[in-house]
Amino acid sequence: MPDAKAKTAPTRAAYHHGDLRAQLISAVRSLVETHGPDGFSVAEAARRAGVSSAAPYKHFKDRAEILRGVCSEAMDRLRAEMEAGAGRYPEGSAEAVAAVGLAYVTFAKTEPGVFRLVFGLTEGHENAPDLQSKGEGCFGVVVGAVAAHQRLSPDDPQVLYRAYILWTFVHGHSFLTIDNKVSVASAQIDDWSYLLTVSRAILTQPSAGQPTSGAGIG
Amino acid sequence: MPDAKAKTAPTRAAYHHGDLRAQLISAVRSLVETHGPDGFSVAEAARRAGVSSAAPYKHFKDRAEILRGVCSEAMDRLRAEMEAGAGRYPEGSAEAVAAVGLAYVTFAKTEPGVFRLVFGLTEGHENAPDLQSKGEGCFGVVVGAVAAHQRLSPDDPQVLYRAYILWTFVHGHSFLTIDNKVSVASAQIDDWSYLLTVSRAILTQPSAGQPTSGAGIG
DNA sequence: CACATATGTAAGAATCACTCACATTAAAGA
DNA sequence: TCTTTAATGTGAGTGATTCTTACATATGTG
Repeated sequence: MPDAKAKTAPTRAAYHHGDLRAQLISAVRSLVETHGPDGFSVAEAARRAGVSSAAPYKHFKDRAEILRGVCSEAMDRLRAEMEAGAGRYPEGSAEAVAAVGLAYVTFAKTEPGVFRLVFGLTEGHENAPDLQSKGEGCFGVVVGAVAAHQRLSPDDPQVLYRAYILWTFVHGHSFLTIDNKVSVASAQIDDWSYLLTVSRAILTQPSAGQPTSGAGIG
Repeated sequence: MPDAKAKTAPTRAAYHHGDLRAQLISAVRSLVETHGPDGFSVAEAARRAGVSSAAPYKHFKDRAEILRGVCSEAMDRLRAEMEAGAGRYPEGSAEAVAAVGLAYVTFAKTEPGVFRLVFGLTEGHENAPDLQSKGEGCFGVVVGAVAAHQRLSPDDPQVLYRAYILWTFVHGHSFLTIDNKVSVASAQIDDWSYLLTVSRAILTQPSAGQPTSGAGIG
């Protein structure tokens, strides 16, 4: 076996544990999912990765930095799924816009703990420019889909405004769904038809939501 | 001083500390506001109330139960402000509906930490029927305003559906606002005109959001 | 092969949630 | 009024947690 010491050997590497960083993030993700965003401990994550409780601090400065790592990884996945959703329908169609929203809601339903972590907590997110830019990237997917539908530039205020309304809407629906607040409305919502209906309404409303006297967009 | 031992003396009572329960909730509320929903400790709250670190456990079973107490108190205030908002405009007007939303958003902006606690965490909320019912009470305010506007019964599916859409919007907008995500949309949103515009759109849309073939409301 | 660097461990300090035995007070009955 | 009882608070202690420090071990480069 000439490649016994392959530098990038992914699994069961040497003694120095392959790459702990990724394994820790994975462990924390699973912990956040099962025990909630707050019910996770660095010690338990280390235990699951089979290392001492001091090892994580060689890769992360902080408990908060681990969380930020999980957020970052999750936002990458979220964006990928939003883009995949849009790509499943003709560019510029209302379906493409709704599909972006469906990806968002589906992510929230699939990984509610991580979703809450990403959008609920603000522990150490202030000083995290990469998270900020990844958030903007996700929003950019919405903007892109809306711009394609309206045949306008992504910088157009109308596009940004409608995209924001859509985002607001999808975000709120996601939260209320995973909090089981939907049942409160005694409504059984089918996500796809719901999102499609609302997307169409927002996209086609005459000069939808154009706020009075330019107060809306600065 | 004949009333030196007045039974209901609210302030600076005896040695048994007046009523610790309320004071603890207040201390926790302030801690949650300044240090975030997770950055609070029972010990610190006890310290602020001037009691030993074991005292809180005479009033609350759990750390989670303290949080639930804060949530409960906060939801009472939220509902009161939503009702006050609606009462500021003629019953049945779109302004009344928007005012309910504005109260919601204002609450989130005024007490972002508590807002996140109420709607973000799910630590021990499952087994909290009182919180559940208080949440339904808040939604009921929205439903009431919408029903008045539509001149329909609060049980009407159309009313519930529109109320849910409105709630979704306002909830999402609140979260994105306190997370500073609004700036991402390069939008400077004036809450009142935004809410009024969106409320009018949702309230007046022909058969707004009536989902295809009854899939929306069960 | 030496040596700098990355990565791990072990032990410990400080804090926290929570418990238990005990002290003090308020309220209710004899 | 005196005694009893339940409510409320304290002090000390347990086990777990985060994070630090000093030290051990592996990797790769000259």
